[in-house]
Amino acid sequence: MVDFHEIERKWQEEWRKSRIFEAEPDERPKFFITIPYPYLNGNLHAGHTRTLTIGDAVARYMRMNGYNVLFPMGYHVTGTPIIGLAERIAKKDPETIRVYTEYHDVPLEELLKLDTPEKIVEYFSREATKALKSIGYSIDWRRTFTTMDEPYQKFIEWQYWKLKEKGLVVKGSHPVRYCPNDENPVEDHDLMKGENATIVDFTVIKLYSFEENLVVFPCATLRPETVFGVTNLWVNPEKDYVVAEVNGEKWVVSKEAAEKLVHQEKEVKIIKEVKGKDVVGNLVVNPVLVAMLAEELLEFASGDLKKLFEELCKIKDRKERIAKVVENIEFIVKELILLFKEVKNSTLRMVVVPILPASFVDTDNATGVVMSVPAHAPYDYVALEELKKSSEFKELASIEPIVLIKVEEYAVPAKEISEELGIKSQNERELLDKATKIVYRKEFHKGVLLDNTLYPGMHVSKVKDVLQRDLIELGIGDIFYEFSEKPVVCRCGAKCVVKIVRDQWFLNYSNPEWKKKVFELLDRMRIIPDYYKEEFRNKVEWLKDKACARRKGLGTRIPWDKEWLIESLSDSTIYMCYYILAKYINAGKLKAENIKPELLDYVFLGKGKAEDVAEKSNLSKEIVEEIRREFEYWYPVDLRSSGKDLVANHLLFFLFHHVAIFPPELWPKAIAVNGYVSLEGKKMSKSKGPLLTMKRAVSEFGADVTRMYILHAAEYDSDADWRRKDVENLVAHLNRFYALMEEYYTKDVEGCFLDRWLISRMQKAIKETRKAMENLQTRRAVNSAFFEVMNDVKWYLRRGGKNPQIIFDDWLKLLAPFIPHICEEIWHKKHNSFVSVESYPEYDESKVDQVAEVAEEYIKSLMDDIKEVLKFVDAKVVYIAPAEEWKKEVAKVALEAKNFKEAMKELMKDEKLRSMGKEVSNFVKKVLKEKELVDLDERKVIEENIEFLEKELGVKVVVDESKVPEEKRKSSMPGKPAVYAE
RNA sequence: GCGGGGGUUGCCGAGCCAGGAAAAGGCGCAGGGCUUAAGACCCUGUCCCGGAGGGGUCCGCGGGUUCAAAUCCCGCCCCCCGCACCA
Repeated sequence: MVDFHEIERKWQEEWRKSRIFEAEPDERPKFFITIPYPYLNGNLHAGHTRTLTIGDAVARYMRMNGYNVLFPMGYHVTGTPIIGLAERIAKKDPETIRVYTEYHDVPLEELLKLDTPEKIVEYFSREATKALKSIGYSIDWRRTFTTMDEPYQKFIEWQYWKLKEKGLVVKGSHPVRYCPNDENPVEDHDLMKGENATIVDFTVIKLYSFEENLVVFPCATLRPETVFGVTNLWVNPEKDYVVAEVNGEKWVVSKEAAEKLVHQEKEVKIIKEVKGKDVVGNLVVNPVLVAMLAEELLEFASGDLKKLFEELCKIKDRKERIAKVVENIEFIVKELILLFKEVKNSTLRMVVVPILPASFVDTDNATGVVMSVPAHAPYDYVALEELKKSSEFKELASIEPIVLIKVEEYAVPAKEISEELGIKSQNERELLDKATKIVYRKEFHKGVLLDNTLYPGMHVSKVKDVLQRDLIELGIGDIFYEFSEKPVVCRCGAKCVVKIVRDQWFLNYSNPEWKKKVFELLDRMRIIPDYYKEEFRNKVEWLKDKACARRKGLGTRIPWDKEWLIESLSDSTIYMCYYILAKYINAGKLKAENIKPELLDYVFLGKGKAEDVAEKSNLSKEIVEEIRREFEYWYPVDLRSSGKDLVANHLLFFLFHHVAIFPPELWPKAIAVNGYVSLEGKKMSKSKGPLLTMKRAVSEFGADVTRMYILHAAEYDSDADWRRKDVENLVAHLNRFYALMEEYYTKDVEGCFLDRWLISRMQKAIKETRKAMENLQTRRAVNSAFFEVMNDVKWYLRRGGKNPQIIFDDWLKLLAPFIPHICEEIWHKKHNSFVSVESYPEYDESKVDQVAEVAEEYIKSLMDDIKEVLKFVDAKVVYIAPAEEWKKEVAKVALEAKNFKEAMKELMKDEKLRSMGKEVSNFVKKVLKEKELVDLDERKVIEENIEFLEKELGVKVVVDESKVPEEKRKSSMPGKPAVYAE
């Protein structure tokens, strides 16, 4: 057993001393690779290890291919989790202590000291650096930083001023999860219950009643289009409601809703408390339908009301007509209700509807007042049917459903589906939910709005946003934010609510101009694997404005509004260019006070004159110019390699901000995405465990083992599984590799006929490995560079080869990006240079010896054939007869064709051959793959290897046509001699 | 629901875009070798049948195209991931 740890430490130290990974601009082509900096609320783990190791392998590969490679690393610390962690450690939260001692491997006494964010950052950045060094990444350590560094904050400020100037940071408000008890927004980890709850926006539609003055019944719905089919309202008769003044209007809502509204930018003054049943029986007017049905209503109106309706009828635009109704709402409501009491005809019944009791109404959901649309909502239909049977509400409930959506299969969907499922009562919740789902699905995807709506012909899937906006514009709509799941409970035990945060700063990602540029960038950049390009396009499409300001957390303040901190994903978008500054900052050549906007304008955007900038920032002209030159040399980013979890957020912002700040020639060139790492099949979790830290993996198995395992465990976005057993297996593999190298590497070459074969095989491995690396397929690369070559070497030795070392130099170089320490150690047994900066092996066609390869294949397949025969015959001698000459001639003819397809096409014209398509294809494929086969002197090859065959097979082997019976000889083919055993 | 990715022989997992070998590789299992022995290592086998290198069946399900389908086309079923302001 070799002590890999010692080797690893040794070469890490040598690399450091020789500074081979410190990147300075020079005349070589450059390659700038970046990995998203890790967030330091814990130790680096196997997930980081995967992304970083892929990055390092690529960095090393490109370096060996003659590129000047810059591979830097920083640390992300802004945001709230570190603060939360510090608080929990200070409180000695037992779960936190368990996870951090057990999984993050922080010694208890150390952990307890980490009671402030600063100490946490200090500790974990030190640990991270140790871990990254111990695994041997080729990072330029002079460029590291954390996002709380003062110069970094200057850089972020500059960036936000730029965005502001371009109008890309705008003000707005948005809903957040909020704890009324703590008076604070609630983070995920501060939740006791309801982690999966999302915030949904109910459309509130106002229907109006009248007593003394106007009373608003704000109905909450997720389907605003159903306002055209309202037949009544529902309230829960047993629950508490309030009459309250809400932003100057008199509203009736549930007691819970009144409390929630306070957080949603509403001024709420409670006038009185009532029970649901107190408002049952009230009549309300649906202003939307009043407008829609103005012509018919005109017939029944008289006096001023008639005049008003005459005016309404003149307005052809339905939306304008609604506006007119709203303008006169109080008068209309009052009059229509009076009219309704006298004339109960079907038209009036549609615009003046009763409030009815329903037990299914949840007063803790939105306003607690809902519209009833029996044609399209099974709950409504069933509840109404029930009421029709009760004596008390028979009269009021005798209502016909109003259909407003056309779907293929149903006339009155809610009715038909409820009947199909045999639902009798509104208490059959499970069935009703099922029915609702069916109706919703059908209508949402295939439903089209009918003529009795504002948008006839529009698809239901499109209408929600449009209508919500219209209703709000008209003053009869509103939004009520509610959780999708309940309850949502804060750690403090209080129920969370949705709160609207006002005057928040937003990144205006919905800006079409901005998006257009991102699409341009996507078109020209490489995304690996390629199907993620489509994914990215969809996400760009979907991205809306993002709140980029916070009240709480670590970070940089918004420079023009210091109340706010810049949100932590929003300060991590173009920081790759900061690595250029970081080198000067760490060297003491650049200080926070030097970093003026003018300097950054000059360095990053080429604006201004060096002299002016130098004076302004109190630096020498030379250094200003040097930084600018260095930036120009390294930028743009050539590859950003990342875990797939960052696709829908960070990587997207990375693209958006680059196109916003930089000219097209500085836009990133490529993004690569990789999958997660699980632990013995279990998902890892930073905050709950299980977790394997990078440090532990390396100290237990070694850097090279860890690297190679993780590179080989999975490809692209598929997930890798860390299995101890497999890792231990790999340790054994690498030990064997090392032993093999030690045995042969420095030995003299004796010369052996098989050498050409081994060298030829090596060329294939080089070609394969290079191809895999160009596509960032590390699994494939490791497979061909290590396992396949290893198998060839084994075969070579088994065949009696004496000089495997003839390929060892190439082999070491081939493997250096993956297992650099072991390669370096062995390499130095013969060389004084670093293999890490040697040239990567080139595929050399002239070294490919197809004849030698075909001959080996021939021997292998002959062995298989003989073994197959020996399975059935207990023989002492095997006679072999190569195919007759004329058969070779036929094969040659087949070979005239350019390729397999051509050959097959030609041959398949023959009726007879067609019936044997499979056999023919097999043969042609074989011959084409190994063209040399037809020219192979089979007799000679066998005779040269007779000793080997006899040893392997344990029988005597003789090439003698005369001993092979005629019927056996018939079946021989070039490459497949007849065999006879006796 | 929308969007993206999948379903391969005991398991993991290549192959699919560019149709052509029961289908790479690994794990597991079985036999043999090496060993005092175990482990490691090296061979061999691992869908079914077969006393001659052969035959049969096979890649989620059902159709189709073709001399030939895991691969192409159509329909269906199932699984994973994202849907946000959180890193």
